Amino acid sequence: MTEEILTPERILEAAEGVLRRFGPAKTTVVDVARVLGVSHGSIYRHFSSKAALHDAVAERWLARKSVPLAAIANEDGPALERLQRWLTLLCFTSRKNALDDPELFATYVELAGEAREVVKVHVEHLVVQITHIIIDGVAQGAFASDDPLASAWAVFYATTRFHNPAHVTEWSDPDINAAFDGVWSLILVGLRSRGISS
Amino acid sequence: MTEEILTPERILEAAEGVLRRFGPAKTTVVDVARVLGVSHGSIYRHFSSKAALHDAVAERWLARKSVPLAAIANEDGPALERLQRWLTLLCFTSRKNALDDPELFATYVELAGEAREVVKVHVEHLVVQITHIIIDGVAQGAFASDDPLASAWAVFYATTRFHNPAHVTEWSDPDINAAFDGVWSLILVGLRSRGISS
DNA sequence: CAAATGACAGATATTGATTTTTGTCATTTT
DNA sequence: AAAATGACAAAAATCAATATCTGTCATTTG
Repeated sequence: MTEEILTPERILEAAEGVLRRFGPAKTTVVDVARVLGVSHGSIYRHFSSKAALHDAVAERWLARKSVPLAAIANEDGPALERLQRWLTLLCFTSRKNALDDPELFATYVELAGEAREVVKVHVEHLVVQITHIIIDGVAQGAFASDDPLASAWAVFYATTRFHNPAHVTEWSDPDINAAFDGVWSLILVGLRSRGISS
Repeated sequence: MTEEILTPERILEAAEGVLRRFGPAKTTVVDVARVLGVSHGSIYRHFSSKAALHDAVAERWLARKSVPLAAIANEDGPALERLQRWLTLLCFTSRKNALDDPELFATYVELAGEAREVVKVHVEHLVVQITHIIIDGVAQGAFASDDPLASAWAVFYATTRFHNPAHVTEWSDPDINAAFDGVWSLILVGLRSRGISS
């Protein structure tokens, strides 16, 4: 049973469990090895460093977060409604995770903070998803944009306060939903019409 | 000469100097007292705690930052151009301060981080300034908004990434200006037309 | 011989003893 | 008597000794 061969996948599973229990500060490579019943040296056969292991855990987490968003991006309904649903899901799930289990959220945020490159790629994936929706919207005549990728970045940045964990302390504000709606309505109108230079 | 009476103003001046030199972590009340040539007990006659002193320094700093913005808000030219100038100034000066003297900027950000209530009031002042510009814009027929205060908050939040010090690490991105322009153009169009519900 | 081990050196973290700082207040100064 | 002082207790920071952890690699295991 426990005699399965040691794979990166099994190590990641164990590492994630230990990290969730103890947090990144208190988790050692030896702890992870102990859970797996191997020596810590064996882990270095699969991950070049503790940081690389943490990066891989962060990557798994971000990839999981991305799945339901990608589903919306790949639908083919009306783009405007999909964009609203996509942004709402992104912001709402971030907030829900943060408020439901603050310690676990802090753990993942800490891992992500160390894994800058992984986060950068994740963000780029998210923006590509927005870009797809905007392209669909332009095709449908719902949006006007001569540069969907630039528009996607603008939408992502404009909603930063609502999905970036740096703003987690603001998410318990009872007016947060009204604040999001205000920004969403700005985006909505901004995307519908072609931008006019000032 | 140095025999002037001890006022809150003189204490703040000295405290700011010491804080700028050594940073909040290394600055003690005794240090500030030494600069003024008084005992540290005297400082507690004017400020109830070290935190209160730090708060007051942060307040001074924020008030100074606010002056040129208030000037734009109180002009009476075309609102759209003023809003653009106001937002650009806010974001540009934040970034300039951060990049020109990162340590000093970090000091002020640290002070502000401890002085949450002071920052809250400052932000409310800024949003009132935006509200004034939007009200002017509505009167001029340049903007459509049935709730200028809510619109002001939306504009402030949509530009968070460009003025909130939590994002200081992103400000050295060479594409930051293009990113800001993208968000500005979303805001611009969003404010011109009355929002249409999704 | 591929996979795993565990002893090891250098780096990092923990601990608890010591020093410094904060904030108070009875006393002194002007 | 209003302002300032400085001795003091409690809280917080520092520091150095100690322990733990990371990452390597020569050796062992299956």
